[in-house]
Amino acid sequence: MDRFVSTFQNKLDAKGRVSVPAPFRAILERDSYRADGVSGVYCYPSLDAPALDAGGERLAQKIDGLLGSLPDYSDERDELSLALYGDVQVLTIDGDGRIIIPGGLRAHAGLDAKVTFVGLGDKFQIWAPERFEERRTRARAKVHEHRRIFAQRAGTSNTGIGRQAEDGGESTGQ
Amino acid sequence: MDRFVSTFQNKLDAKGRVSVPAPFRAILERDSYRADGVSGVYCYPSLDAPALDAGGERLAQKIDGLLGSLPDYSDERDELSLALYGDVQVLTIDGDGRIIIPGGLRAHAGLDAKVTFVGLGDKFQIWAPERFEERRTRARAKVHEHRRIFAQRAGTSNTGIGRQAEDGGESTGQ
DNA sequence: TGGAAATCCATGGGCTTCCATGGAGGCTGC
DNA sequence: GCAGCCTCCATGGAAGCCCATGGATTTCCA
Repeated sequence: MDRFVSTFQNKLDAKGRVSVPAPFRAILERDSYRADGVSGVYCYPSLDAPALDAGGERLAQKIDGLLGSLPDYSDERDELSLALYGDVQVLTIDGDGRIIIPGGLRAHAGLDAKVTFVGLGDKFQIWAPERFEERRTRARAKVHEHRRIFAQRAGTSNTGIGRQAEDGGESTGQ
Repeated sequence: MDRFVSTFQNKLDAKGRVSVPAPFRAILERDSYRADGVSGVYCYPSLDAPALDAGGERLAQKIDGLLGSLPDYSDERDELSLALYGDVQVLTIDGDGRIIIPGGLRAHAGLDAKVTFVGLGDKFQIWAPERFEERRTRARAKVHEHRRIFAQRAGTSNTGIGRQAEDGGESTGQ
């Protein structure tokens, strides 16, 4: 299973375009239900962060799954779909691998000249670089805290999870 | 599977015409049983909201299925079919991608100069913008409320919905 | 092993197409 | 003959498409 990993920083140009990092693009192409090669990105405001959540078909199916647990045409389902699907935008990736981030989404994430793409496995997020750094710092502290728990559960095995990853690998950025 | 997603706001002109958002139109065209390219929109008053429900063939079939599941000649079925079929209109999309919303439906939704189209996956709704904003706010609150439940149903998966996204974790990089 | 060539990728800019919107007729039925 | 409806046309702005560039990395060959 393909995973979105690593972080990248790209520029948002005057027209609101950004290059989707090539590795992410490759995953999205494979994860599109369309045969025509034109792949789309499902993108919506994160519920609890000043960032955007994004992903391919797999992500959309997860939303379907959540709503699918509610009866068809119930009031409740309509209401939740309205919030979940209503805020989603399908961004098309152009021939050069770029997407246009619409104003509303840009505002939610506070995006300016540069944006940070962060892989989260099933999906990825789009952040304003400063805000991301701040959040990342916090997340690392949390990871540190959880290490002990992981270590206990994992017994002697060493997955490298629960440690500060030294690799740094990938992540080029630029 | 095609989904109606995202929201759009278009103008209702003096003749009662509105452009159906292009992405919705594309789905409807694919979802039409007619070969002639002229696609229709099934449209009826929402049962629980001052809005209109709309969709293509797939939606019509779902309604049939829903009614079919109720016992023949039951009060419930009679009432429901009356409520649903009674007010259904098949709106034709003209050459420029517009529909005309008949007076009755317009009244139900309180439509004026502008209308909001919101995708709900299987179908979409048509709202008066002010009412829509109000409902959307409520719906978002409800999503937050439901996150814990979603998290359970969705298992370990991470859509960002249903968890406190403290993630950002891993993803190494620099 | 070093250097040259080829490739990939992010970025910028110009141009064309699409889309929402407004308005002008023409057909039809009352 | 008039009102409502449908078709056709015009337009401005936004979105999408194509091409060019330059830097960085990888490949390949001597």
